[in-house]
Amino acid sequence: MATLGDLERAVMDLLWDSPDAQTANGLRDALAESASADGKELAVTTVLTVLARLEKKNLVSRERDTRPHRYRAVMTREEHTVELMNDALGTVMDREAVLARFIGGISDDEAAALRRLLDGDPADEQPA
Amino acid sequence: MATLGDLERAVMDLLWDSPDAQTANGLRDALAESASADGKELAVTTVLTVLARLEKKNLVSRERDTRPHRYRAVMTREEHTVELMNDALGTVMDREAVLARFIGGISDDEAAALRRLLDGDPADEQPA
DNA sequence: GCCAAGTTTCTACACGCAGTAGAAACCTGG
DNA sequence: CCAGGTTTCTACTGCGTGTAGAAACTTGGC
Repeated sequence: MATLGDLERAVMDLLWDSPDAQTANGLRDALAESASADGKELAVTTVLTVLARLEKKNLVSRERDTRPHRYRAVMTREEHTVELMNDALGTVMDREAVLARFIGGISDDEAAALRRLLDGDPADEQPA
Repeated sequence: MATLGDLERAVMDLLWDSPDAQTANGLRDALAESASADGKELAVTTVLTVLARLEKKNLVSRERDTRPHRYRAVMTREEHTVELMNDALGTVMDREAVLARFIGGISDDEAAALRRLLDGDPADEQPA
């Protein structure tokens, strides 16, 4: 229930980077200008298809009452990433063993940030 | 470069749970007895095919000099899980924001373990 | 009220990956 | 040197994704 295709991923990246909801046409234009797509314009139906699939995967929601429907990401990129990490963790019984290795591979800065976060620094508190 | 199919996953689980290398026939028998497979015996060629695919994905290695080739997991389950977590993290620029949300979702016990690990408790040290 | 133009849905095809396995090629002990 | 186990080759099915045309649907303007 995780992996995204290249186009699905590109669309999610656009939605994650934009604060407000987007139309299929707007996304198609943005995709055309985005890197690694040298001006290649996709058909808008293509974008609509992947949006429908992303909606089915509960990654995007759409406003059906406005005439060009508008799409937005259901979660933030960070929330989604955390979900992927927890999916990976969910497959293993000894979670702490994994965490041990995981923190062994992060940078000193990140380790410091983690310490702050674990000690409940209110400056890092995230809204639910 | 990540997702495993159901059978691939089942084979990896067997290899991860076994300290020594396994043959295709041994794995086929183990798969037949494993839960969720009510006695259904797979053809050994099927097992060999997925082993070849897992080898190509660098998840298993095989000893080619023994006559029934023997297969073993390249990484531990924990190492593999960490790799998946890092793959997820690799797609995002604000890693710390993800970590912040991530630690917000773990249990108190795990948070305590993390604190110990971050403080370099030698009892938790893992070999490279 | 009706239609053209934009919008959305349906349907479809190609392609790559995973499950599955038969046929063929390949060893090696007896 | 060959039968039996082992491995490789080849292949098919089904599913997810990229891609888009055809058809159905809406609605602002006449």
